[in-house]
Amino acid sequence: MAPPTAQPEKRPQSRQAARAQTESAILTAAQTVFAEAGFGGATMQMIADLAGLPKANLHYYYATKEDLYRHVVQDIFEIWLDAAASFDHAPDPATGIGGYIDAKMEISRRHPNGSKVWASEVMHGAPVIQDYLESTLRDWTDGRIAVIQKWIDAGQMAPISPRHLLYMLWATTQHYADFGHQVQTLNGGKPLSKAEWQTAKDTVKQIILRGIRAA
Amino acid sequence: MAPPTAQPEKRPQSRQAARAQTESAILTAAQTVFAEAGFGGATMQMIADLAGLPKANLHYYYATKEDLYRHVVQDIFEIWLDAAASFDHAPDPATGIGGYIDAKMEISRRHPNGSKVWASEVMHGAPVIQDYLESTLRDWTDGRIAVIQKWIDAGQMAPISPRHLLYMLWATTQHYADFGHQVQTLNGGKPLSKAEWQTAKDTVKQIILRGIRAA
DNA sequence: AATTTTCTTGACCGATTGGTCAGCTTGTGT
DNA sequence: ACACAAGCTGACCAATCGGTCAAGAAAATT
Repeated sequence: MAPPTAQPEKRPQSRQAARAQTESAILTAAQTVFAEAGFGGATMQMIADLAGLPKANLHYYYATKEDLYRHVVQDIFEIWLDAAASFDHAPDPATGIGGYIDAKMEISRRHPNGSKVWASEVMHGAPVIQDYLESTLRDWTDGRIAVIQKWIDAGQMAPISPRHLLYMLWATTQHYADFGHQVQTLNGGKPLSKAEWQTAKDTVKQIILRGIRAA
Repeated sequence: MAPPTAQPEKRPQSRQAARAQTESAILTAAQTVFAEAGFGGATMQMIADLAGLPKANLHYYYATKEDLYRHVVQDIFEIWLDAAASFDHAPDPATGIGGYIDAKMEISRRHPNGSKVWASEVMHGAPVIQDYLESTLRDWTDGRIAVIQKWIDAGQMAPISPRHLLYMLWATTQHYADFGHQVQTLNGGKPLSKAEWQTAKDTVKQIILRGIRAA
């Protein structure tokens, strides 16, 4: 599954800092393994090896595999929600939605494994974070729909369905993480270069912003 | 995992027809279980139960779990490629791409489990169908890029990146299958009605077709 | 009717998994 | 220095998994 990545950094340090560091190493390794193998395909041994720890040690910090998985998913969810900052307080659709696309594309580029774990979780019926979908995500979505609707009512953009516009934004931006392997294969097997990422961003923004602007 | 669905239809029939029927029942059950649990989370026993057959019988038709999985993925891949029919021989972008969106949205509606299995496979690095990505899918993609480029050169649409436009089309249409659970949750827990599906289709088509039309 | 082939199945097996635990080491407070 | 708590780990276990197999049932062929 790859060589261990954890650089123990054997310095004397406070117990609290060491704990936080170990937990973080476990979460990072778990995110990678869950993304590559799925929840069912991942094993605690794989995660332990990648984190450079004995398996029994994982169970000292996280009682069960499901407990560890839940923490990974929740971490992603928070990153995911934070991307909305540029969405609010925007004077117009081009700024707000354009900024949101930039933010979400950047997350796809920097946290592809997190995005994959989230996608996997939802695809399998969200057994772990169903309550988040029904509370936090629903509220978040309703709020953004209201913002978009306000723009529409003010004549700043075309009268399309705000809800399905949001779905399009999620789908297009997360595609570059979730289907990153496919994108890379169709890119000659090489990861997207910086310029190619920029082209992706620009294309997505151009099509969507032109697609929603007032007639 | 749900009650068995296989209706044996105990009629005297040719051996060949019975075999085809059994294989189809297994594939359908497998598609559902793989979509719901992932490859690692799925068990042959789950598939057998859903198909209404003893587990040992599955191994008579499909030697291994991986063999069965491969057949499921290949079936989806073919349906997936067939959706391109309306893409070719189209006189203009609106007809060709609009028709492609319709076809792919219809697949998401009718074969959500297939789409999920495909997504899962790609997300985990395409361990089984990597060769398809590198041959069939790459050729298919290059061909469609050429068509789009031709439209651009003829001034029939805006000069955007054909490749990333394709990614957008895949992402937006497959989102309604792969993230169907999330869409349903945000729809008050109820599946999209016929009218809501139509709104989804119309919104996707409107935004993209307006987004790519010649300035 | 006899025989061969295809299909079906319960019982079984080695391997792997998530999780446990007793005992050890290391750090902390007094 | 001492005692206690926190952190760590190899060895182990019950449960489950994919897959096998021998023996029988059902159909096709002769």
